[in-house]
Amino acid sequence: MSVRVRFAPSPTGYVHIGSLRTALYDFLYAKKNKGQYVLRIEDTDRTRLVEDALDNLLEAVAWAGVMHDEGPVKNEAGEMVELGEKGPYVQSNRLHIYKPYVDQLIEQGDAYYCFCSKERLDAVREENKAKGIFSGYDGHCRDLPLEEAKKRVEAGESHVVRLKLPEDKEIVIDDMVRGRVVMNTSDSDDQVLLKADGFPTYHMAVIVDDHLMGITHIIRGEEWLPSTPKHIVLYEMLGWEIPKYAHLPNILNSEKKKLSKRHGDVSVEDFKKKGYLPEALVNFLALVGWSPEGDQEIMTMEEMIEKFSFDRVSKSGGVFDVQKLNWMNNHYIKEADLERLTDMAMPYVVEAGQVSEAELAEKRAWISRIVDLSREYLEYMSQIPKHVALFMGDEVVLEDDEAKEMVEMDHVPGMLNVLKAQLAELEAFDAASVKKAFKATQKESGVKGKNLFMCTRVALTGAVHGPDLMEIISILGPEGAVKRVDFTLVNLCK
RNA sequence: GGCCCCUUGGUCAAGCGGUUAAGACACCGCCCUUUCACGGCGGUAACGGGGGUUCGAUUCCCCCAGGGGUCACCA
Repeated sequence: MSVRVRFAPSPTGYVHIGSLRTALYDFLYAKKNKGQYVLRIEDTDRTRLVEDALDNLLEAVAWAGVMHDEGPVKNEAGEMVELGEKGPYVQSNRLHIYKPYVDQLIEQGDAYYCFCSKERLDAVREENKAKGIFSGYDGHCRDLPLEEAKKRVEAGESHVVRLKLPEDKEIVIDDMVRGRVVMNTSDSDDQVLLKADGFPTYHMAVIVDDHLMGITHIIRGEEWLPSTPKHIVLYEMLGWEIPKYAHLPNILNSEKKKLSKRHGDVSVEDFKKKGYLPEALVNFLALVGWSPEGDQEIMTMEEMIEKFSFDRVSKSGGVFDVQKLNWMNNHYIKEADLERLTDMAMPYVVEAGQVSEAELAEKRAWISRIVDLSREYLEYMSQIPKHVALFMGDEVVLEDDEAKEMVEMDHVPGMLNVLKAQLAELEAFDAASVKKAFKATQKESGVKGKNLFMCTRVALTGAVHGPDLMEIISILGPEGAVKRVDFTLVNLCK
């Protein structure tokens, strides 16, 4: 039977980095096994509906290159349509599907109506908590005669439907990453399957949908492990085949806690906005929790598909190390197509006010040169304005004391004047030509090495660090370079 | 607190009874570069603790400790 996996997020308005990794593993596993990867939207919680969340989610996964074979997509006209034969893929459009199964469970005696009020439930929970015992539902309505319960339902009394969990039954989960995990039903309570508003809970909906959609492998975060026994019990009650499970370790922050919105960037959108390349983010994410055989770390999606297996997914949580992400993103930036990088850079320089909307076309080539020159240093594209700033204006601001010392050395004014003259004689102003001017300056002034290059660097940029000097001068151009030299001569030299 | 999961350098991680315990990021040196980087080379740094099993445990078993997850009419 062919492998069918699903990624089933609830539309919260942003895509957590951990969700992306789950989606990625789904995708890799499906592709590796020539199966299908389906996207299903779990939006049964009406109180948490978020505007545009689905659009946003689709955009994020498309950006990351983790595309589903079935599920909602946008067509060319921008309308929401669905791929695949097993839809609808949005749970709120499947409401009519769940009810018959809930009824079946009730008739079988595997589920029951519950009329307990929220207040009673809270009170019971409080009381149990105080006693320090398991704080689940106390089974108050569990043994109401079905006929009586039905009458109350017909009379319009508010109710939910609960799973009648078998008592003290051992449930064995054969997990693809954790191996054999044994739990007992007595550690869970009678889960609500159908809410008072008629919507199914997650637990009911997943079971029905996964079965109806022919899902063979359930890949999800480890936070689901404790509720898996309930799911297995439901499969058994309904007489359905139990899928294989893979519970993934969490992605942690530097405090080893589950990565959360409160601690910096956690959503795919955050990283996209900062100017990370999707292939870098995905490559990095794949490696938090999984490692391929051998020590290759930089991989294309195709290579990851080729190498992926759950045998090599780790059981323990992994810290999300931004430093390593940055290193990897820089690696991809160095290899990326310059036009693509320039496209990415433009919005940031516009936002920084370095280029106006009107000069977009005119300044593009200039920005492109700066991007190319700076890519060795760029960790992510939103850092580009910092590098563009180096080329803005005719004044020089000293970065630190080290720079001050450099530019105040006695030989600097003389040397700078010679360089100015040499630059003026140049016919071309590319980096190689500029280098010639330096050679000539060295000969004429007798200044060389650090005293020549570093001092000039500071005189032109105010900093002791930065990209290749020849290129800087070339991009500055004859006029720009001379203006800065003059400024330094007048204002900064001794 | 109950239940479950996890535990190799600062971080990601290889390892699946016998290894000088890989590799990567970060950090520190050196080399290259008449500047700055890139790059190359090298270095510091780890099996949570205690019992077993075994000729031999990082690897297998048990206990402890620590960390995490979960206990909703949220997913």
